[in-house]
Amino acid sequence: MTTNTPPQSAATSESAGERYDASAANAIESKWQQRWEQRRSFVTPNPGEPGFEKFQGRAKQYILDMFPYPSGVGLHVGHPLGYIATDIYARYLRAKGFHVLHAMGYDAFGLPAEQFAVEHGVHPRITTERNVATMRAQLKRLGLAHDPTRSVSTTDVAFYRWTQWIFLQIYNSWYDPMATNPAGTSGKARPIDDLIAEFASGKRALPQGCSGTWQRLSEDDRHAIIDGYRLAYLAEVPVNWCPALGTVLANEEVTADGRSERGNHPVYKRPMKQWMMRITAYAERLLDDLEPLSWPESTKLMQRNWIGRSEGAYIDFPANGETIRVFTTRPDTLFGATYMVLAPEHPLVAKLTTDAWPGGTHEMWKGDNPSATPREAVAAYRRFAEGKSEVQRQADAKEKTGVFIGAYATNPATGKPIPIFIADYVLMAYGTGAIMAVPAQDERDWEFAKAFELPIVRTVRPPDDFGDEAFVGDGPAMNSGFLDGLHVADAKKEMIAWLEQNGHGQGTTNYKLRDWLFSRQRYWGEPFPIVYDIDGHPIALPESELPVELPPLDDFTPAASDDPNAPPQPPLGRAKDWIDVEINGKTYRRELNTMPQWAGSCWYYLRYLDPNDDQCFVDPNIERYWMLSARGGGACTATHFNPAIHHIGGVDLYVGGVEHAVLHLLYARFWHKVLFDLGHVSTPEPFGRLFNQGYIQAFAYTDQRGVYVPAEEVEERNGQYFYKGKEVSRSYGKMGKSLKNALTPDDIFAEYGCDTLRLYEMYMGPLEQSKPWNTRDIIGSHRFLQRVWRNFVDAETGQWKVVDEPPSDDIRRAMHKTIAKVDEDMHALRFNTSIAALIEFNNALVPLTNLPREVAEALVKMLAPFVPHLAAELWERLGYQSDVMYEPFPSVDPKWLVDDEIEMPVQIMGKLRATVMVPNGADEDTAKAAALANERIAELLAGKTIRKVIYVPNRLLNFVAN
RNA sequence: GGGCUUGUGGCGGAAUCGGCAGACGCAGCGGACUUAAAAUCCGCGUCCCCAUUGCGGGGAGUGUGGGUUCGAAUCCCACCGAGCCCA
Repeated sequence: MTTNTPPQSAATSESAGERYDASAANAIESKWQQRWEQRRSFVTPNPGEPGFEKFQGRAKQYILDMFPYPSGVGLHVGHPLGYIATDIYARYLRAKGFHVLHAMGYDAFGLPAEQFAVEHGVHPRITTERNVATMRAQLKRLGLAHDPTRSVSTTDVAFYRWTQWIFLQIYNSWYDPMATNPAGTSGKARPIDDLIAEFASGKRALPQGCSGTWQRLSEDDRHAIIDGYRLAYLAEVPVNWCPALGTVLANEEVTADGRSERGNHPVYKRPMKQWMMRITAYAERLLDDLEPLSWPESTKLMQRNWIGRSEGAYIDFPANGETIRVFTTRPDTLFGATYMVLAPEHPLVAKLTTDAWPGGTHEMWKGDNPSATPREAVAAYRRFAEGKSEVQRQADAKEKTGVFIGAYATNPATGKPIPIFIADYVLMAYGTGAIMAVPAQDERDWEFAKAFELPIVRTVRPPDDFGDEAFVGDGPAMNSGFLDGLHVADAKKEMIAWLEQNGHGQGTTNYKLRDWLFSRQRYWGEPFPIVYDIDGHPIALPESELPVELPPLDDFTPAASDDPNAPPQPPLGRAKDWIDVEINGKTYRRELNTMPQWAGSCWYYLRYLDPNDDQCFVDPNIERYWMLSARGGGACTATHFNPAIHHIGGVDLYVGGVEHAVLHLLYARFWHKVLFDLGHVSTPEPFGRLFNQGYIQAFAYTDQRGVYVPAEEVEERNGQYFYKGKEVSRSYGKMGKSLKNALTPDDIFAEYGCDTLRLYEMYMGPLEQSKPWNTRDIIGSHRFLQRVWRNFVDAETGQWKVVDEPPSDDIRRAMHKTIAKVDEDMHALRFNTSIAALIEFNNALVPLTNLPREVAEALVKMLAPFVPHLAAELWERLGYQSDVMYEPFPSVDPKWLVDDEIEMPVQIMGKLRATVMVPNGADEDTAKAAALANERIAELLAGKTIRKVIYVPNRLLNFVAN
């Protein structure tokens, strides 16, 4: 027997001797982290770069985490859950022979740094860079194998220069629904110059309402027409304007009672000129391309719901010389439309409202003050509706409010006059901002009709026992002239044909998706590469003017006001020297808004590929190398996307929280598709496979007032909880600052080391599930690593236990089964069960006095993705200079996966009665014979007739007998 | 209100295709080692009933109630609870 002498390594000879405890773990971890840095172990060469030869011919894998915001308070143990998972997976893929890209950057623009700047006068760049440095150090301490040369930050001028460049690409494009995009489907972004050329040459007709030729149009008109096509455009849109904060707010930043979430200031719906992104042009493709993506179905569903495609029709209702156009998904119910409702902001309200109530107007239609004229009643109602946020209007929809505007429209199907109301349950932003109300077939219309005593005409026959309410189901049409007897689907088709023939409307597809509001009145964001000429036309800066850098400021506060009508004054308005810019002798004024935080996260994954390129946002060859992949796997050298052979999405695995299921993913997909259409990227989708990790949750405690108290300082006594001697109540939620239940990784490092933390977080349960943190449980993961260590190093003597001897058949069989299990679970990111298999295997090695080298090496290689530091140390002690990270993962020999004998459960009438040993793969007769030879089975079957025998080879035998 | 997800020991979870429920870990209990403790190792570990000197045996059991099946944690229906999204 030969016992290998492990090489003594200087860094660990004293610290990591016989026991794997906290100080040994920390010594090993810092040794290897330093060494990885010196060796540049995580640097991932691009094709053509030095070091790439090693990866030539390997298939690529691009593993990505969602872009974190570098918070000032640092990480808690919940944050790195996903990062540990991707690190393990990326390390595993390297061992499986892939060239793997895994990097981490920072989504560093945003409100907290700006707020800090406002309050303390520190420039946001200083706070941001400090926070980024802190977070980098914390992540490095976890041993994450990110390529450090690819770490970008959205706030780097060299980064946002290209964010601005992409904005220009979008601004200078329009969507041609008839053109074919590079994936071969219809609809494509094209350069705006193409459109101008088509108008100029007469190839394309000018939009409706324009007379004459392009050449005869005024400069203003040409601008207006072209801007109406651009994918980024300025529009007057109703926004959540908060004068006290001096900024517009996103819907989710407004509380249910119409105040700002931060500061509780009043928020007003106000039309303001804002930059918009025409994401609606891509609605159809964003919907269709979801199908082939390997994403959780629930996430796809959320995106589908958000896009909200509905088939229906536009119907035109004549009213006093005007035409009210409505969108409806139920054109078949037109005969039942007994009144109309416009959104209070609808542009026709002012024109149609009459001066006096028509004779016989119902008193309750006139609003709160019966002596008011229709105009006064309408004005009063509009004020009432303006005071509510969109969220609130929808939440209040149970209680139907509204007012008659004194005018009637004509139902084109019945020819009858129907009254026109305004009501806040109709939203300007959905459809056309007007509806035809069919109370018999719509619940909200039913309630409104009941409240205002409006007529209800059933046009779909409900079942006989149906009650007194709206019927939204299918049934034969009634009271509907030419539709009578048809069921809903057919009636819709019939009605659309009738509308189109008679010029009353047309079939159409509507989307709930709105264009994307892209302006923010803030300082700490990307400036727009836009200036305004003397006439106020927006002009895109040429690429040579990029980057447009943020000017220095002393005061970062947006101009606040108590007056809801005060014009917005973004902080950039204070940069007097910066605002005006002279180009070719003409003076222009800069755009003062900045881009939203979404902008950088829409394309950061492309910059990781080629982070230092100053000629290009990403080099096309590099982009293709990392993003394009063949469906069956394997290296891919194609130069163009081909839907028949390539994956639709570029990133091979994208891991992040479900909170980004809609907006971030939708915005990023949209930008990616524009870049794809314009030929800048090679795949139609950015993220081929998506995985939503769950949250780490933790107990939180509130005192009598309901205020959260620091969870760390709460003591438990007899099932009750106390904070500073007073009883507190326990609740449960996502770990974080607001619940005061966060726990920093540093504490865990000190007590156990980061390998233990990594292992514990992965062992807690399935990655996609939220699960509770339990500090008490970590010890189990630590003990496992200690047992591993003791299997290599004798705890008593410090003797190295690895020997050059083959393992027993049983151990070898256990080893191959473990490899197979770990390998299989890795692909699906089921790390909890891989770890359980490793623990079991390691436990099986405990009784051995010596560890056969074959087993030792396989175990280290399997552990390496999970606990890279410990594995690296053991690998070195096994006598290797190489990096275990790049060693091939152990392979399974199928011959060791099969047992000679199987313990076969025997059931009688489906109840387990005994187990018998049978040869592997035994046929039914053999198994039956073995079972009948069992004393107990024979006894139980005595006197019964065996009616049937169910035999599943190697699984079970069941006698149906009575 | 609608949609999606989910419910398994004291706790986290496993059972991946309808085939031995509770792998693995935590906590707990018992034992070995020790002067003692820690650490370690070995064993026990859902509930009820029968038997008990010891070995053992039976029944129920995966939120609740039903169904399909030789067989259900797994599939179907209804209900209850939790979480998320939309309203």
